Amino acid sequence: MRIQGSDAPITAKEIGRRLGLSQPTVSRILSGASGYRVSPETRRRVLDTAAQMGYRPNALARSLRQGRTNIVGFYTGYGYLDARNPFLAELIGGLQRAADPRQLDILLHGVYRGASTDDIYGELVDGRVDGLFLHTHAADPLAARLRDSALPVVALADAIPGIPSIIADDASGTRMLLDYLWDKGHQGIGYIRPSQRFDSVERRIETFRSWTAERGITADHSPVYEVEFEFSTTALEAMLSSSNPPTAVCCWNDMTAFDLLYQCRKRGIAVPDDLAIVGFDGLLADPRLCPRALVTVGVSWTDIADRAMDLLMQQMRGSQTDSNDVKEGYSAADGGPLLTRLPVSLAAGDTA
Amino acid sequence: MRIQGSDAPITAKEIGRRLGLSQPTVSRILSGASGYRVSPETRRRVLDTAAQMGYRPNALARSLRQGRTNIVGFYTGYGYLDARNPFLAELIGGLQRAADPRQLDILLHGVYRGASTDDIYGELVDGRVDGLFLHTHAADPLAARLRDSALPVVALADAIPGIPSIIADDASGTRMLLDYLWDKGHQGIGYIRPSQRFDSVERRIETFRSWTAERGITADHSPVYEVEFEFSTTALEAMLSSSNPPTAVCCWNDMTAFDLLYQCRKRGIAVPDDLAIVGFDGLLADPRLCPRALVTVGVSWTDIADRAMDLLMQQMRGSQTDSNDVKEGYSAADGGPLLTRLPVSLAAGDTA
DNA sequence: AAAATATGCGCATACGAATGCGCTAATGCA
DNA sequence: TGCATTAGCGCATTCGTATGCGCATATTTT
Repeated sequence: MRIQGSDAPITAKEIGRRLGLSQPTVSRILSGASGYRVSPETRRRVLDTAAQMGYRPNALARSLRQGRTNIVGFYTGYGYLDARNPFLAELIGGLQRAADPRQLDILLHGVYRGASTDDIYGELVDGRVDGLFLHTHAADPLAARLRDSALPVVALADAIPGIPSIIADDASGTRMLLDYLWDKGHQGIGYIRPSQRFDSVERRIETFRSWTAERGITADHSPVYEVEFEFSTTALEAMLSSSNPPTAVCCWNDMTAFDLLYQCRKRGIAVPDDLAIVGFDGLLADPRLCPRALVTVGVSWTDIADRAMDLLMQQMRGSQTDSNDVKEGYSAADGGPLLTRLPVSLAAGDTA
Repeated sequence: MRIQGSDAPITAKEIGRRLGLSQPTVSRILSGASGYRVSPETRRRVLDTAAQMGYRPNALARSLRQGRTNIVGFYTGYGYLDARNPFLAELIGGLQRAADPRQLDILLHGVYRGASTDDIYGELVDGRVDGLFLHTHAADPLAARLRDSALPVVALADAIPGIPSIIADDASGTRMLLDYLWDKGHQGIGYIRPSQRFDSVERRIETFRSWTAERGITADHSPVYEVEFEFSTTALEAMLSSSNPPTAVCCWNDMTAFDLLYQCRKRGIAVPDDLAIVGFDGLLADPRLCPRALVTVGVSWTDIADRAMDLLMQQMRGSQTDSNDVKEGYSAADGGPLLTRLPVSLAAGDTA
């Protein structure tokens, strides 16, 4: 940021010094302030000099003054996940796509391993971002902190009470999958859930129980297996050692389903002939990426990101004028829903 | 950032005002400035008040003053790519993992569609990031601009002359793949390349030609097909309409190979029996993600990101003390190489 | 008791851009 | 000639934190 023959950084002040003008005058010309009168001659000189010196306004100074950075943050409470996880890749990628036309950049906050909730909170609200996309579970203490903060926040993928949230329609999605299996003739259908109590999981399980109850399927024919996050092994072993295993299994998400597909492959269990498997999320749905015997439901990630970005920008605009009662003003005045359930659609792998 | 019963933002100045202290004193106590003497009583009052008011130092102000943001940027010149692309997902995810222990956050710069090189350049060097990871091709005019800037830059995946670059070892990787096919008995091996002149592609093609020449394979038995970026259709059609098609084909990258695998699946071409396919990059190598008949070589993305982060931090430290001649000082004094070729290893899909 | 140290803070300023207000000189109008 | 207007620009301050320097008061030394 320095030019040849001079040690001075290229600032508006420096340009002014060279031209015998004040920094404010230079700033007004370069920032294109409206309603500001300046002689064409001066304007030209400033613009020329700025171009020649390669002047770039310092974004930090500008943001500090204007209280706006044009950056939105993304934080995930699942510290072990990054963009290499297909789910997070969809989330982040969708946000990238949505951010671009809105002239926003995205700050990927670190997971700050070992940091306290307090410290993490501090990193999130320290002024670097105008708003935040939050990907965590409702029980995360951080969520409560953020809900009470003035920072505009939108929760993604898992709903957080009090924070505008965008999630997939768990109930209808689960029903679509179960109906699909039912139509294929399956009578015994298992469900694989994680040990964690995620909101979305609870809703899916609940739907699973209602659905089986409606059809008079006994608990014996609709076992629920609890696994560690995205690993299916214990569930598969339980099924194999059962005297009356289900012919189909519904995984709470695609990553678990992928793991189950892999385990089946290794053990020579044909999918879907020996065991039908359905997932949830619509990951790796691009048929070019891989052949799969997986049926899943998914939202349009582009839609999710777009809606989330809109929601966040509404809040950001709100907090521009009035930094208090943002949430109230937002949900009352604009009638913005705190919980948006996006419709899902069925997607089948090309060997399913 | 405001507290109940008061309109004042929570700043060091405000804390000082309440306690009858000056802002600098508060700042020194809260930032833990070393070698600063203050009475235990005052220190306690400041810390208590700060905690009670929920004080968070403003990162913009701090960065403006210190000339450091602890943020590194990522920019891709391939505007149509985002984290949903498996290649970019690996890149970004790897950087996330590498950034965390170094206490850095990552700014995903937008692709700024329709913006001029000049404008994009401005967004990158406006002070928001301490350093930049650049993912683009050598001919990108932006690369030249950045090379001449004072901003620490590390190029990823494609080498850029004059900028420290970290890439996979194209030559040895290509040889590994070709040797693999050779060992399988293939005599006619095709190569699919994109129409773009990427550095990495040129090196791979060059290796392909040397390798075939060494074995006396005629051009007839080692055809090169040119396709649009990551689409393989035209290549496959050319092969099918050939009177003497190769029995194996080497794709310049995995995404193209995935597309080719898909096309083969659709047309009932068995892989690898009818046609053997190898790729490059080692994408989706997690066997759980999908069954594939693909052999590929790949680098450890964790290693790439780690090395890249180290290289960038060296430059960042350099530009702290001396913002001129950073590149020279860096490569001469530290002996840091401008081009790092990371070794690759073979990875086969579980149906290959 | 005078001088030499500590101790504990405040003052002033920097970082770089943005912005309300005010000042000067030129022009317009009567 | 006299006053009002307007064009064209500078002054001062703001945003919030960091930091070199210096100034009082308190404590120890001679």
